[in-house]
Amino acid sequence: MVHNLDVSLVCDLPPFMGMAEQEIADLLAQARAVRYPKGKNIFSQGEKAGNFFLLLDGHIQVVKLTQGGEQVVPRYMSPGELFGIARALRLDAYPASAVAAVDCVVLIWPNAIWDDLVGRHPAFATNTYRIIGQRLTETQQQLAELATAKVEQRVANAILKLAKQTGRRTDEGVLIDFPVSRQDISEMTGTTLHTVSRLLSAWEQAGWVRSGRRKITLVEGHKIVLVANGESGGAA
Amino acid sequence: MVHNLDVSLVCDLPPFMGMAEQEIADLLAQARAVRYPKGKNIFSQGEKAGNFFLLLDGHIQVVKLTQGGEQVVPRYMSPGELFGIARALRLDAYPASAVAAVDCVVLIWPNAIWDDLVGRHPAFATNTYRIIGQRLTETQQQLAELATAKVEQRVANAILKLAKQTGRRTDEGVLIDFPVSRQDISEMTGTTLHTVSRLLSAWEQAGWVRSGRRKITLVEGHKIVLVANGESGGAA
DNA sequence: CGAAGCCTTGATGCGCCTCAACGTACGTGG
DNA sequence: CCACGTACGTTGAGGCGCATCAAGGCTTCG
Repeated sequence: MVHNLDVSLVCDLPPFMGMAEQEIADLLAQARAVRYPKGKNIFSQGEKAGNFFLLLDGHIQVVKLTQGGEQVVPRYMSPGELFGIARALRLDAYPASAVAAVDCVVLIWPNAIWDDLVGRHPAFATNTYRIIGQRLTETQQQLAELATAKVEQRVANAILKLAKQTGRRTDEGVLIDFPVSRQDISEMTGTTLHTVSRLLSAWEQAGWVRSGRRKITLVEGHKIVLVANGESGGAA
Repeated sequence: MVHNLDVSLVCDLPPFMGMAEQEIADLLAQARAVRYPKGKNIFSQGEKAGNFFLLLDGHIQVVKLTQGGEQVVPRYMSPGELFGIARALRLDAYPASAVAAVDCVVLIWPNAIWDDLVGRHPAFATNTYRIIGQRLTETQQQLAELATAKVEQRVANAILKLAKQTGRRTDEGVLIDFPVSRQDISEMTGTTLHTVSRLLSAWEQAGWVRSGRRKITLVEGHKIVLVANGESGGAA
């Protein structure tokens, strides 16, 4: 192997909890580490699923295309998460695309080793299915929210989710740690970039957020929580 | 065992494809068959997941409650489908409720046997994860649709889905084979029963459907497909 | 320095929710 | 079997939330 990946890189990540060091080392020996520049497609919806992935560093945008040709962003992923695990669900093709939101480092394994992997390591299998369960539950949650909540609430929720997932404390507040455009938010929430822009402007007026070009900082998170719960008339 | 469940009941169902007759017989020996009257909750969202289920006869409505207290119906289930398989995803509680849409007959197994079951029968494990993969993909699809399509299209799609899933040919057209109210459709599509009523009235005027109290028949399915694809200005 | 990408803000309109009232089928108990 | 209550369906009127259309400013990058 050309590379030398150390066990310490991944041994504390949720997918590998409960696995012995040697097992993890063996697994790493079969991985390829690849860097994807910002904006690059890691894999595309409909493409034959040949590999599965672990995000080591960076942030990934999951993109789903509708038959109408419009984009939806069901989620973002953070370091330590497995993705592209179509094989676990016996899917032949990836059901969505994965795009590098920033420069990313990714471990890649061929699907050929998957069945053997889960067969040999019950802990890994358990962890994987727990992850899938969480994602399914979360997706259903989002479906319900999209069906019942107003745009305001959905946008507030999306921002809160991003902040919780990747927020970094700064002196101004909690900063979402990778570039997010108004359009990105609109694709997460089923609205338009115009509406998102107006909402953020209003919240900025009210002093609840600070935002700029592809950058959002929560100043008063609790206010945004109120909006998300529909307990606020918005920033009048 | 008090009951006598024959292998022929289930051996051709997707979840059991590839399993030996004896294996299926052993599995059935551990099952309890229960009848649920129309409207009865089989299990409830948030309830500790203690069992998993197979629908033998009838139709089941999956209901998800939002924090706002509103209902959403992500899907209906038909005979032959496994449900309540939270254990497969390591979920402690059911993520949604299951309600009998009509009188139902259901097989019930305790979750205690799950791990042993999938460990011992790779074919069953594979089938199960394939099912989950399909549901996850379908849920994401619905999310994308809800985020981008107009109410018209979503309602048309919901009806088409039900018809495809449970449609029965009659002399008038394809009848959805269990009672569905306007409200049910609205909870599947994130709209109001009023809007659904108006749409169905319009389509009935146009001769594309026939509908009545909790009953919908597709007369000209291809017209509804056009609406679903947004290629129709509606029934003017 | 130009071009492209991102953000903002106004004006306009309509899709769909909301509120309201009534009609009709079902089933339950007398 | 009929009378009543309840659940379901229909249809109208009104208005608001948000998409849409339009124009312009600012930042980043080649």
